[in-house]
Amino acid sequence: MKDKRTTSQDVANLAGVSRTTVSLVLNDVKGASIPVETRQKVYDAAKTLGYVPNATAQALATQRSKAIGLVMTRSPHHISSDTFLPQILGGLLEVVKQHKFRLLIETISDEHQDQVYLELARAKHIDGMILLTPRFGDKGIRKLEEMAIPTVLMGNLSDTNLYTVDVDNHLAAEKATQYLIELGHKKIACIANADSAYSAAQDRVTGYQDALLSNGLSPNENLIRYADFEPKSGYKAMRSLLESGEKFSAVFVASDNVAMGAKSALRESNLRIPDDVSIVGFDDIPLSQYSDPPLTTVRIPAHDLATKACLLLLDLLQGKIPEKRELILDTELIIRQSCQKL
Amino acid sequence: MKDKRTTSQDVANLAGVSRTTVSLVLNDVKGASIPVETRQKVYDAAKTLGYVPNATAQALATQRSKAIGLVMTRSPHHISSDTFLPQILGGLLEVVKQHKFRLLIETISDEHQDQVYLELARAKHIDGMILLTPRFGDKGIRKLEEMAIPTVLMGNLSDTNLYTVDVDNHLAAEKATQYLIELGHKKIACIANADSAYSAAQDRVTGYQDALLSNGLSPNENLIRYADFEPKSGYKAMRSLLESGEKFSAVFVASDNVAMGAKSALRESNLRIPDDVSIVGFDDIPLSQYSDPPLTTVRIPAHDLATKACLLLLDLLQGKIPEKRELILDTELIIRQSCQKL
DNA sequence: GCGCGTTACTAACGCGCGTTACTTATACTT
DNA sequence: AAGTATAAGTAACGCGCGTTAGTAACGCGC
Repeated sequence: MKDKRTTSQDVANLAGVSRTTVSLVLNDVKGASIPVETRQKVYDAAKTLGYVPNATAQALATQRSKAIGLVMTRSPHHISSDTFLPQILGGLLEVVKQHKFRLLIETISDEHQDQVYLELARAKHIDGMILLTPRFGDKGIRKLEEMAIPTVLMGNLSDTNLYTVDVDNHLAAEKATQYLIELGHKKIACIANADSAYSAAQDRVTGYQDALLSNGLSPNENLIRYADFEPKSGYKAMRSLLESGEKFSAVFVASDNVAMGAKSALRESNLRIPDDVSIVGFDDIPLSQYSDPPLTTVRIPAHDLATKACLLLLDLLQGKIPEKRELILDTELIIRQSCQKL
Repeated sequence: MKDKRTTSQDVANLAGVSRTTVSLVLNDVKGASIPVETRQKVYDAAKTLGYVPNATAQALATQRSKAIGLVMTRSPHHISSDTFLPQILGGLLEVVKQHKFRLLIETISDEHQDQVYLELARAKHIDGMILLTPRFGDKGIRKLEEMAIPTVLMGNLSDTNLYTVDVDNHLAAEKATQYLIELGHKKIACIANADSAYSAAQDRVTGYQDALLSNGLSPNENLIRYADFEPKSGYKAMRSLLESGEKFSAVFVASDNVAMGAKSALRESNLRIPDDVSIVGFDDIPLSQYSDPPLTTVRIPAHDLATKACLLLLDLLQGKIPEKRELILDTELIIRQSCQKL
């Protein structure tokens, strides 16, 4: 079995029909009237030859590649420590596979943003894309809107008319903070998951602030820090908080991954969780419930988010127009053991 | 700017040359003699039109898609909790991007294995593939060898002649266990990262056993459990160990992710780490150093593994034949605070 | 017998590009 | 002056497939 690629022509020859017939049969084209016997001949021939249609040629002919791209505006380095990504990937793969699509992963570095989005779109090796963690500044996104390429955003962006699947970050952060307030905490710090160019990060911080305000507590700018997705940055942020001298009895960390680093810094200072400091996380990554103490956190339905985004994109590709531009999934505060009444 | 896809013909028209010339210029074909002025005209035309070559057409013409596939023999569900994957992905993306390749993610369910490998190969939307965590039983791999499709294995498989990038799992497990023994532990349990159909899992268990043997300790079958990548399974395995009544003062867990679950079970039983039970993990996932206590573990150079595998594959695609079939990277025992002298 | 619809099929074009083989114009030898 | 080499460029084919337009055969009614 050498790499003599068997083409549809080979199948046609063996079956004693034309290539057209082979195509019609194998693709089960509707309007075609082909008797069962002929169909069977084609099926048999295809089977004995082990025929697999060449995806590239198909893509060229049909003008659709049956592939979607997961596009991340993050450096490969940041991807390495993203504990949230596998869940997204798992969800996407599930749907993609079911629909016999393929999944491409792309990262976009800051530099050539607008350029790259366009190339992705034009080169057309993907039919549509899912954009992860977009940022406010992204110029390329504007151009994406102008182009006709179907795109679904995972993560919100206020000034866009692209389709969006997300959670209500503001509300979720508010609920988490509210929970701490109800436990009696008044001095509550906040560590954002990323700098405020990321829309989700900013929403979570304002949610935290609004919860304070609506409870008659005044937000203290000195109790806010910004991390960058990684545990290490959480560690640093917490160190900074501790060294600042500002007092706090609880902290809202807008990412479990970051929270792990923060917890580590607390332990290093011999502060006990939740006895000395209560902590609420965000994301509910798989390890959160197994950390010590099990982390109280806001669960993001990562899997659902991914599958919904994917299904939405697939709909768009089929020309279906969803009634709503935004799909907001519910979050849930998972109460474990990292918080305590004051 | 409607979706009038600009083709190389458009560029040719605007530049006042033939399509051939455009192709020759843009691809910088060597043997072609084209004066600078003409070249410039082509560049200019391409720029003003915002020309991006159609990747599909290119692929069809050149018979190479400039894409490689990361193929995993795991269910989407298992992928969701794979804390190791992002590191791999980060490494792959780095190289792939540098070489202007694309990365496709594919999963293969148990059922149709042999079939799917072939389809991947034949359909030719990828030029080559990287196979993650292969298993002994995989029939499809045999067929892959027969086909000419370039493949690199991440993770060993004894009876194959495919190219391989891996760590010495046996040796690494041996070192980890040896460390526990040197601390004075004699009753050492083991939780494998996965069932023994996974080659790496089996290697680690035998490494553990051999370390015991070479130190005059006799392995106790009752102290071995098998997990399935996930923290939950680690939790269960540890519970099972604890409930078995067998005594042990240390445990070698062949996956940090699984170890997190195991630690959780220990805490639940009010056993302290490392005071009551010492624990050594495997992988050194990003969160390990931030867990409580920071986990002593075997570092796998995930990033290097990924980049090396990718570079190797790219070499193969260019027809280069590496001198060695196996590339074994070094592991390192990272000593943190989860172990204690007995 | 003629017209008409249906069934069963195929030739041929186009998708957008890379590439080979061929043409023409120019320069350089002998 | 004739012959040859090189420069500059192009027409045309092929990659493997989907698909349209068209053909041939075959009934069926009147």
